[in-house]
Amino acid sequence: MVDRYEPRAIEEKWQRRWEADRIYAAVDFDQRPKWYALTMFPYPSGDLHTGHWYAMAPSDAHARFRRMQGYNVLFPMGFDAFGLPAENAAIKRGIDPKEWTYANIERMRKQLRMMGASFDWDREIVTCDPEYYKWTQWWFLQFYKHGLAYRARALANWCPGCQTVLANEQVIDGRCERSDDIVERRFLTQWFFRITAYAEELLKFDGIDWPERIKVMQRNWIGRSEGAYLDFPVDVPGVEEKIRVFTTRPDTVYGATFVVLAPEHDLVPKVTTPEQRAVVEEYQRQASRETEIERMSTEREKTGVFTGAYAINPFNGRRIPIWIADYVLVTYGTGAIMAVPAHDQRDFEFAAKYGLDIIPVFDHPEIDVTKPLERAFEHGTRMINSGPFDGTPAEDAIRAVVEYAEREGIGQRAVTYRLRDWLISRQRYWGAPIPIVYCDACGTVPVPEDQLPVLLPEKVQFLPTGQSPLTMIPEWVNTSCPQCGGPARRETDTMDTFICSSWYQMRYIDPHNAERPFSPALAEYWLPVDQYTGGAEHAVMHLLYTRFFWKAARDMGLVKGDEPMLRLFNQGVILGPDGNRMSKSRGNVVAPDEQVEQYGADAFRCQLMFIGPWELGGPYNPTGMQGIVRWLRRVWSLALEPPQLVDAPDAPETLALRRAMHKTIRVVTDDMEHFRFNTLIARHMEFCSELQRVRERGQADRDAWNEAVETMLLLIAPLAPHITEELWERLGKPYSIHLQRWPSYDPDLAKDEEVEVVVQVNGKVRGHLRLAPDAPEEVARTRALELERVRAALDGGTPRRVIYVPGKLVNFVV
RNA sequence: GCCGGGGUGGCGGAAUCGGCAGACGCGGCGGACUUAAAAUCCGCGGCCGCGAGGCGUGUGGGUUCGACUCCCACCCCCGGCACCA
Repeated sequence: MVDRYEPRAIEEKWQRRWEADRIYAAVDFDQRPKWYALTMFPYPSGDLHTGHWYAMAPSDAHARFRRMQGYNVLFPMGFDAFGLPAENAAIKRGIDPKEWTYANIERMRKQLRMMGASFDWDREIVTCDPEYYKWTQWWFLQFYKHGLAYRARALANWCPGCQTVLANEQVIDGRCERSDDIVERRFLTQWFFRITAYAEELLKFDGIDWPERIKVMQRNWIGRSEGAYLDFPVDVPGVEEKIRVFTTRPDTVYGATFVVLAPEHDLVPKVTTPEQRAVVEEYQRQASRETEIERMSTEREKTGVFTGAYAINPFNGRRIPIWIADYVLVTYGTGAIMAVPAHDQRDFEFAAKYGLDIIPVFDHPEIDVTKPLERAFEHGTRMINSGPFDGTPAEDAIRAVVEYAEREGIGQRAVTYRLRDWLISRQRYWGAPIPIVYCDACGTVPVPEDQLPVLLPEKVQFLPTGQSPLTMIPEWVNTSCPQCGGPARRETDTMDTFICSSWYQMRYIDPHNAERPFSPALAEYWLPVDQYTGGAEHAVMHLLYTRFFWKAARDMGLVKGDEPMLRLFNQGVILGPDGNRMSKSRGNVVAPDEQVEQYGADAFRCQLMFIGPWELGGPYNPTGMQGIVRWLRRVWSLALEPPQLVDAPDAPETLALRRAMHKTIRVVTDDMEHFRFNTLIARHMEFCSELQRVRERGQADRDAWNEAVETMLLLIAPLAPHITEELWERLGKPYSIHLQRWPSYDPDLAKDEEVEVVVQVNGKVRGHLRLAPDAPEEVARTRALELERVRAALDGGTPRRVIYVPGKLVNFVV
C-alpha cells in the first residue's frame, strides 16, 4: 500500500528545489526558438488574492506548455510598486511608503512562490527601485528630446480624494479610477505625453492577435472623425479674429445660423460685448464649477448665453450670433462649432429654446421643408438654400463644399480625434520624479542623463495639500541648473505610474543593466512579447499606453517592429461563490492561502482552470474543489498502483489503451494552444477513467500502461506541477518532468476506430450503429435498415430520400 | 441610444463550416467495501408519462430531411462608449 496524496508534504519541497536549480531560467541568445510569455504584474497591495491566481496560474500553465514544446521561455514577474495606496498608508498610519511597499512585496513574493509558477525570479523588477525608475526617468528625457513630452496649461481632471490630476483614461464615468471620487475640472500647467501624434497608427492592429473587444474599445477611445475646419470671421470692430470650427458636416454650412463656443474658449473674452460681459462671465463661472458628471448628462436641458457678438458665415456672408454653451467641449475639435439646427438634434434643441433660426439645407422625400421642422433630420436628398450648391446630391455634397472651401481659403479638410494627450504629472510623492529643473536664466532644463536617477528624498511629510509633498523639502527642490550652474528648482511632480508599466516588458529582458534600459542585442532576441495575458480593464489605459510607448521607442530606433505584444488574451473576472465581485464587505472572499492550505496549490490551480472558459471568469465555488481533489488522488493512485503488468502488445485492449492515449494528447495539445483549460481537464478526467477501467481488469500490457501513465503525467505537468514532479520521481524518471518534451501523437491512432452513428427517420432518432468513421453509404444504409425500431418507424414505406453523413448519421426521409 | 459578450439540467459548464443536446465536474439518489464513518469503487441522473411516446437550449416567426448552431423580429443579463460637432 502506498502513501496517500498529501499536497502539503510535497509542494514546498519541489518549489525550493526548482528555485535552487533555476530550472525556469530564460537563457539569453539560446538556440531554441524564444517565447516571451508575460502576465500583467501586480501592484504590491500586500495580499495575493484569488484574482491574481486566476490571472497567473493559467498563464503559467501555458508558459510551461511552451517550455515543454521546446521553446526558450521567458516568463518573468515583478511589482508595479509606485502608486497611491503606499502614500495613503503613510498619511493614515504614518508608515513610510517605501517600507510599506517593500514589506508588502516581501509578503507577496512568498505567496507567489506558493503558486508553484515557473517565474524566472532572477529577472524580477520592482518599479520603485531606483535601479528601475532611473530608466523610467531616462525614458521621460527621450520623450522630451523627441518633442513627445511637453508642459502646458490645460483643463485637467482633478481628483479631490487623491489630491492630484488624472489622465482622461483614468476618469471612469466622471469618477476617479482609483478612489471613485467625483472628478473636478481645473486649469493647470501640467506635463503631457504626445500620444495624439500616434492616434492614426494606434487605430491599426495589423499583425497582432488581440481580442476584438479590446480593439473596439481602443478605436472608440481614439474616436477618429473625418470632416473639415471652417473659418468664421468675427464681426466685432477692432477684433481681427476668425473662429475656426470643426464639423463632420461641412455640407450643411449654409444652414449654420449661429456659432457656439465652449465657455472656456480663448476668444470668449475678446468678442463678448460690454452689455453681455456680466452674464457671460457668470455662465463661465457656473460651467467651471460643474463636474464631468453633471456636464456629461445627456438628459439635461441645454443651456447657454449670447456673447452679444456676431460672426460671418464665409459661404453666404450671413451675420450669425456667437453663443457660448457647455454642450460644446473645449477639449474636442477646436472648442467651437457652427450650429446647424435643421440637421443636428443638439443644435435644434438649443435653437428652439433660444429662438434661433432654423434653416433646412437639404430636401427630404418625407418632410415638408417649407414648414417649421419638428426635429432635426440628418440626411436629405439634395442641397437647397445653399446658393451655388443647390441641387447637389447628398452623396457629393461634402466633397463639393470642402473643395470649394479649400479653393477659397476659408477651410480645409480635417481629421480630429477624441483622444487627448496623456497627462502624466501627478502631485504626489510615491512615483518617479520628473527629471526636469527650472532655472531663472535657462528656463526648463532636462536633468542630464548621467545625473539620473533623480532620487526620491526620504523622511517626507505627508499632508494631502494638493501639492506634491516634494515641494515641502527645500533642500531637495533647490538645486543648481545643469546648464549654467545658477540657482534652480526641481520639478516636484512625479510621473503617472502607468509610465512605469508602459515599458516594463522591455526591462525584463535585461533587468540589471546599469548602462542602458536594455541591450539592443537582447531586444533583438527577446522582443516583442509573444503572449500577453491580463485583465480587460486595462483596455484604454495600460494597453493603449504601452502601444504608444513602443511606437515612440521604435521611432527612436530602440526597438524593432510596430507592436509590443503580438498576442493578447484577456481572462475574465473571478467572482465570489455568490456570483458577486469578491469583497471584504460582502464577506465572499476566497483566500488563496487557505485554499492552498486545505487542498494544495495544484488543486487550486486546476480548479480555477476547470470552472469554465478562462475568458469568461465567473463564480469560484470551493465545494466544486472535491472533483479536482478526487481527480488528483486518482492520478496519484494510477501512477503508483498499476495493475499486473504483462506482455500483451497485440491484445485489442492494448491497442484501445494506445488509442485513448493518443487521442488525449491530441485533444489536450489543441486545447492548450487555445487556453481551453476547462475542456482539457475534462479530457484528462475521461482518460483517467479509462485507465481506471483498464486497471479494474487486473492486468495490462507493460509498455502500453507505462507509456500511458508517463504521458498522462507529462500532459498534466503544466497544470499541476508539484504532484506530477513527485510522481515522475517516484516512477524513477529523470528530473525534472518540467524539462521533458511535450508528448506527440500519431494522427492515425488518435482517430476513433469506430464511431456511433445515429439512425434517424424523418429527423427523429430511432437507433444507433457502430461504424468506421469512413464507412461507405451502402454499408451504413443496409445496417440501418436491419434495425428493428427503424423498420417500425418506416412502417413498410420506402424512403424517399436517404441522407448519410459519414461518422455522424443516416437519415431516412419518408 | 450605439458597440461588444452572453442567455443550455438543482449548480459550474460541454457540444456551433447545421447532424444523438446536456461531455466533464459539483450537489443528489442507489449500491459495494466497513462494526460504523471517512476515503475509495460501481451505477442512476433534463421535464411529462406506468408505458409506447411526447416536450425540451430566453421569446415569436422563418429556412432545412434535420437548427443550441443559420436568417428575421423581440426580451433579459454583463462589459464598454455616450452632447465628441
